[in-house]
Amino acid sequence: MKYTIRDVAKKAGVSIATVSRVLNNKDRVKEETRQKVLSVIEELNYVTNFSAKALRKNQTDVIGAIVPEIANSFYGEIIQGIENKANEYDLRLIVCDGGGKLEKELDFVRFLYDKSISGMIFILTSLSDDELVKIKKSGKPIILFGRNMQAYNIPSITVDNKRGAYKAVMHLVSHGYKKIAYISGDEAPHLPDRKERLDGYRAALQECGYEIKPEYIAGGPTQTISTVFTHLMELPEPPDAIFCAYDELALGVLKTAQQMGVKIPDDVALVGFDDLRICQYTSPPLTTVKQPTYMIGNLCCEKLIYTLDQNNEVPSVNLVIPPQLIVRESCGC
Amino acid sequence: MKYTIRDVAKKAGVSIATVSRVLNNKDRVKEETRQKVLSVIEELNYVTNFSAKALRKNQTDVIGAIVPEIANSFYGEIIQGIENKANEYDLRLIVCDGGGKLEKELDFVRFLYDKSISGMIFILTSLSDDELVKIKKSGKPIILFGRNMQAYNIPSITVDNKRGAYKAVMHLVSHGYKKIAYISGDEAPHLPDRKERLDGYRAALQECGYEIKPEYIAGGPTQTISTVFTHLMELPEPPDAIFCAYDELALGVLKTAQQMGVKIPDDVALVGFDDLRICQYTSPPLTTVKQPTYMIGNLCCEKLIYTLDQNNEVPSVNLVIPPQLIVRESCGC
DNA sequence: GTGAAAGCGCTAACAT
DNA sequence: ATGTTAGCGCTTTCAC
Repeated sequence: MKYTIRDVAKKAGVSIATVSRVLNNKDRVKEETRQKVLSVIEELNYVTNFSAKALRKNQTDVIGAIVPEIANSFYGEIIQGIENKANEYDLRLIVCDGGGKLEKELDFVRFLYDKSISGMIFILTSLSDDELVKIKKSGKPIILFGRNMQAYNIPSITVDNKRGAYKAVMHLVSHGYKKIAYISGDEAPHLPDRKERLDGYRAALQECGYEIKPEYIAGGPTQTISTVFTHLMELPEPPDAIFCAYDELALGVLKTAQQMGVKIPDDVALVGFDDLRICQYTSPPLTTVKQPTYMIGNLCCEKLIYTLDQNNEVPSVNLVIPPQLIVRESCGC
Repeated sequence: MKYTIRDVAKKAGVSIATVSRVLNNKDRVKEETRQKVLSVIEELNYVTNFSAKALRKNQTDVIGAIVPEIANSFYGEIIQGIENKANEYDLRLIVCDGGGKLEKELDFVRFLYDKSISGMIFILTSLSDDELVKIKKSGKPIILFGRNMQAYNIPSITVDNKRGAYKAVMHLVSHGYKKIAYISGDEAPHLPDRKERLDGYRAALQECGYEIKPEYIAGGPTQTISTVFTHLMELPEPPDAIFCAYDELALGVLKTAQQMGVKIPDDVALVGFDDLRICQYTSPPLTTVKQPTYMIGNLCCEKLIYTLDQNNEVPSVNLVIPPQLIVRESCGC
């Protein structure tokens, strides 16, 4: 049985307006009537119809988040951060697994965004700046993680990739490594991560007066990790350390190295980027630059809620999060 | 600018009823008018207001799913399976991270379920049978994973835990291991997994005529994995193989063993249960019993959608999924 | 094949 | 302090 506000009103002997009042406790209601209404609500087990409420108020308590891959714990942790924060504010979260496909993301935006959701969070989206601006213009607040959109007046959060890479390489240098290679993996043209991390790598070497050898910068989009790694180790002067643009690359290197009988960190040191959960369990455990995923999710959601509250009239700044070097054993330090 | 069906009607020179007709293409509309309306919709960039639609039709196109921990890739993969399937049917998914806490789950049920969602999926819920039955009675379809609720007429999906454990232990036995221990980890009183896996372990040993030694069945709720493992290895007759009730336990054993200088699989073989993503990256890679997470998510969602379509008039059966032994290196076979 | 009109359940003026 | 009422945008009879 589904009761409406009308049923409650009749049974409590008041008008529906009064019921609505106690439900939303905005206007004041006589304590006596309030109690009466409350008891009837309890008795009938009445629950508000949120579609009706949403229609009337023209806003819902649902937000959306698009991630490239939910099953990846990196994104799972971000989602968790978003969801937990959303719950604090009685907001619900619709998740969208973009699968890294632009078309799928666009579908979500079309189907979901114009729907009754209050706002949306984009995690490492494939959408172009233009598309994002268009969405933003369509009215509802959006938050981005992974791209600085301050120039477009869209609030965003980024991790200081350059600094993270710099720290990683510096750590290697300070422990005596002199021939440090960089594996970049596949490119994501719309995302600045790779480039920034490469910049950090370069900056560190430069600062130390080390030569930046082109043959030490490896890993195009089409090559497998094992080819890249093998190639690197077969160089006349193989590197004594490798910095990978992201952990999955490092994981691949770890595996290949093991198969080839190359010892890590004894033969080559290895450092990754992201700090996936797996990193603590590999052998050796992987030294890496941590992106604080849960916190990132939290912050994205907080920013969105803030924008929601402020009715979108907020200066849209980019928040940059400092990365943290997690030293484990793969760097041999 | 937000246009309504009314705007479209006016601009197209038809009634709102007609617009609704072409929108839902149920009743037939003259091809000419349909085209006209369609073009106006396109031109105005009209999108339906889903709150209104939901209110009117008294049903939404969103479903909910409760999992213990989104950030865990095991659940992440299930969520992904649910989400992907839902999208095929133009359904959206609200995720709820229960954090393993009963109270939080209950909150979701209260806050979410009675709301405008069409149905709900419970993944390894902490809710009691009674609570589940009550929810089911309240009208909307629910699906369970991890507990057989057929007796209560609630459709559910389970993995054949006993058979999985049996397979794992049998594999160990067939490769010559004779002293096989079982680590059960913390108990989840409402979930039958642990018990079933223990049963499988027992059944296998029994079938082989091996003695079931109480001291080989280890791991209460309060002990850390390292204590349990150490204790096991200090037994007058330490086991030559360990079967863990779930992968995280095995991961812990792996770590402890490494710290203690115990070689796996040379000193003790190790087998887990679940097949977390991490398992392929550990060293040695972990032999384990796979629960097909993505498929589980898919099936849960499919079952829910089916129930939705059939208006809940379906015999509620339990579907049991056969587990699969994934042989890697930790068992030394 | 198309239009008019009656609500779905709720909130928010506006009355009283 | 409480009641009356007008919609929010849509689907769906029921006429024509």
